Order: sequence, then structure tokens, then C-alpha cells
Amino acid sequence: MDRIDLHILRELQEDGRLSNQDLAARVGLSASPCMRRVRQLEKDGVIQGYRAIVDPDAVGRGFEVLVSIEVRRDRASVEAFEHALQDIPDVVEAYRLFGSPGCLLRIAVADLAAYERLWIERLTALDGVTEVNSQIIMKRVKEPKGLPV
Amino acid sequence: MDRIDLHILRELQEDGRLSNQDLAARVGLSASPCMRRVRQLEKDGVIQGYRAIVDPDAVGRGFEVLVSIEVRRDRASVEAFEHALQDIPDVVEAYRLFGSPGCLLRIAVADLAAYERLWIERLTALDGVTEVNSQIIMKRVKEPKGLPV
DNA sequence: TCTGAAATTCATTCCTT
DNA sequence: AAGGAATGAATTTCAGA
Repeated sequence: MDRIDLHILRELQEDGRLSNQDLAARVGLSASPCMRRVRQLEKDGVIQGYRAIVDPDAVGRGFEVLVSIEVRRDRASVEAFEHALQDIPDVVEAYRLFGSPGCLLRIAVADLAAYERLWIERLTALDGVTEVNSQIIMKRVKEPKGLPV
Repeated sequence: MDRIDLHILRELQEDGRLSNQDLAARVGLSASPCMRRVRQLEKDGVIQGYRAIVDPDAVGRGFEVLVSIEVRRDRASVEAFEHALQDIPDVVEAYRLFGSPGCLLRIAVADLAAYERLWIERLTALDGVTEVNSQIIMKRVKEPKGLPV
């Protein structure tokens, strides 16, 4: 991976629908070598995919909560818990951490009432969970815009 | 926004580079009305943009840390702090929260040594910060794949 | 709002440097 | 590895239903 590959990644992180021609012009290449590089980056898994970024408010997901969760620290509990998360669509992101809390979720729902329902019906019902701590997001201070390259 | 618009959003969140023809076929429309809807969603800000998803390991950003930060709760401190975050590229995401901690960052760096450097040189140097608590991510349990629609 | 056709632009392959 | 030309597709616009 040289400077040009990094430049390609930078451009495609900013605009994933750039045409190959525009992209080539920006990175100072002609169309065919540029396309070869993009294909290679995709094949190598450096580019994992492309996604449209959707406004959460527009689809009724404007209420976001970070949830710290403690899970019993045995393998069965952890695996069952993490598997259960996959089936809750409102959980849009989840991390297993060293130390405490053992897990952090980002949840996106319509409003407080929807979150209350999710909390009582699903979060407190998860097996092996010993503690749930919800923190409502007041503001996104820095949007995820991809990685610095 | 009707069922078809939501279907369009679902497809483009999964593959942001779908050709308009493929997209049209999937949502049961012919090419031109499909394109008009996509343009409208873009114009309305429902689709905020498109991004390539880059493998963090491939670009030396495979070491991720969640950082809880307490900031003095006066307007000047909060604004200065949040502004300062914008200039730290390793901070890839930041949320201001109700309650405690006042702020949560997600940071992506190359390795522990790089994080140590960032912590001592920049995080502890931020004005108005009264507490910094770092938690290293062991595993991404659920990848952000866009919002459920 | 959709369909279908027309004009333009783009992706993709192949061949040369 | 990169550039350039040729091709086959796709995007995009526009008229009509």
C-alpha cells in the first residue's frame, strides 16, 4: 500500500459513490490503473464495503443511548449474551471491553418511551447480565467519518 | 416516505454502490423513478452521504479504546473541549452525555504505544478535563451496519 | 408518478509503453 | 505498473401515459 492507495481510501471514505473517472483524476491516475487498485483493495478486504449514511431522525431513530452492561464472566454467559445482542436491531453497535463495564452498547430508538419498552422487555431480560446502566446521548460531538488515512 | 423509500434505504445501507438498475429491480421499480427517489432522499438529507468502509487493521488503526471523560460543566469549558476534539484525528467518534461521564470518545490508533503517546500528550492536556478513564476494546461484538429501517 | 426511449457518460477489457 | 482506445453498460434526461 503506497501513497496513492491511501489517497484512494481517503477519497472513498468521503464519497463512496465517486465515479472511477473522478477518483482517478483526484489521485492523479488514469482510469484503468485506478480501477485496478480499487478492485485490489476490495479483494484484499481493505475496503470492506460501501454504505449509505442515513439520518437517524428521518427514520425514527433519533433517540440514542449508550448502555454499559456487566455480564457474568464465564464463557457460556458471555457467548449467550453476545449472541442475543445480534437479534436486537435497536442495538446498532456493541463492544466487549477489558475491565468494567464488560460491554458497551449503542442503541438507537425513536424516543424515550421506545427505550423504556426496550429496556424493560429485552435488556433486563438478557441472561447473565448483572448490571445495566443507561446514558442518554445529548449530542453527537464528532460524527464517525471513517478512519484517518 | 413510503415503503419503497424505506426499502431503498435498506438496500443502500447494505451496499452503497448498488447500480441504479439493480436497486430499481430490488425495490420493484423501473430505473427512472428509482433514481428520482434516491435523488430526493439525498436532497432531503435522509441520505447524508456514501462511504467506503475501511478495515482498521489495514490502515494501522486496529487498536481501539473507549475513553470516558469528565469536563467542567460550564459552557466555555464544554465548548472549548468539544472544539479541541475536532483536531484530534485519532478521535473517530464522540458523544456528549447526560449524567456521568459527560463525554465518551472512541479512539482508533495503531497500538498500545501509540495510545500511550496520545493519552499523555493530548488527552491529559485538554483544558477543563477533570477525569479521563480509558477502556480498551477487546472485540467488536456488533459492527455498525447502519440503522434498522 | 410511472414507463420507455434517446443521448450521454462511465466501467471495463485489451493492448502498448 | 501505468496510459489510451474500444466496447458494451449504465446513468440521466425527457416525452408521453
